[in-house]
Amino acid sequence: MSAGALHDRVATSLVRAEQRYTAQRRQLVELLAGAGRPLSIPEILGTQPGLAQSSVYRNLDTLERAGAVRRVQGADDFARYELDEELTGHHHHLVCTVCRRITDVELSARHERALDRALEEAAERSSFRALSHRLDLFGVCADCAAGPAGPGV
Amino acid sequence: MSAGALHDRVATSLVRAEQRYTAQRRQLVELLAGAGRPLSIPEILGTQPGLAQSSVYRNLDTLERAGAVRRVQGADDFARYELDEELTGHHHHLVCTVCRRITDVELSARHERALDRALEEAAERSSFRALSHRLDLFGVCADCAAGPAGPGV
DNA sequence: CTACTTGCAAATGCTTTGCAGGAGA
DNA sequence: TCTCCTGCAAAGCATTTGCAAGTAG
Repeated sequence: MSAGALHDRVATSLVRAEQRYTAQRRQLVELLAGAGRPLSIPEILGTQPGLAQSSVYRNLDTLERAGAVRRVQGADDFARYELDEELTGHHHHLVCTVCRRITDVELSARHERALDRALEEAAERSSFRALSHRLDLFGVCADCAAGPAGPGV
Repeated sequence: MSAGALHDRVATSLVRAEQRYTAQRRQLVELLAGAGRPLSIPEILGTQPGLAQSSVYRNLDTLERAGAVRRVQGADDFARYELDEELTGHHHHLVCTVCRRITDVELSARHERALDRALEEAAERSSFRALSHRLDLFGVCADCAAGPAGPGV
């Protein structure tokens, strides 16, 4: 998706939620779009000096309520944020238990269909109305397997 | 698994970790075994009056390090604990976004195999050494769909 | 006996909130 | 101009930790 189209769609979401698309919110959306993986608040503050921590929390929360951003839980105490799947496409996560980094990964269409069928079966058996799913792989990423660099943020 | 066999296996895990199997730890293990779903600390403290909160946190942590208990993250801020899959069998979770309750669910062997193949493909493509996975369904449980009861703990 | 456990209370650290000034429409 | 947004500082809250007394082995 082009940057223009991305901003248009986020802007629409915000308007629906009666919120403004301010410079800082644009900045956050572009950062998340460029990262291609979920970012933690410390990571965001580290690359964008000058942002107030509370404003980042508040704006990510606003963007989440508007449906443009999603909050994901990794292997540590930090929340991470990524663009909503409607903007990035459906994907899953590789969570490195060494450096705590989360990487996006997509399944082939065939495997994703198989997964959906499995989930339908499970939900139906429990009379559960499923709205979304989360599939994470925990392990060691290529970087950490190659050389011990220690955990980052 | 019988209660005796369960305690034997937990005891072995604790011995390996050079920890003792005290009365409170037995109590926690039996509670988790009887619940059949992950429990939060508030839930545990609610049903077991007299336990010190800090001791519950510490003992669940000890049991987790020993490999007898697993900590899982739901849809709210509370951590939940369940017996390790080695004791309960591999399973996944239905997370109700209304009452926050987590329910265990198993996939059929066929679907579980399909899932494993999909994960292998994804891990290999990213040179990721996968150690475990987490598959959660988010939605509304049967109880909450039937009648609005409001979120519990 | 010696080391691990427990309970209480205080501390920790991510996240949220109150408030006063600034900016979008 | 009116409402929303921002930054700073202070507060919230689940979780962790220090310490002294209790207990397993």
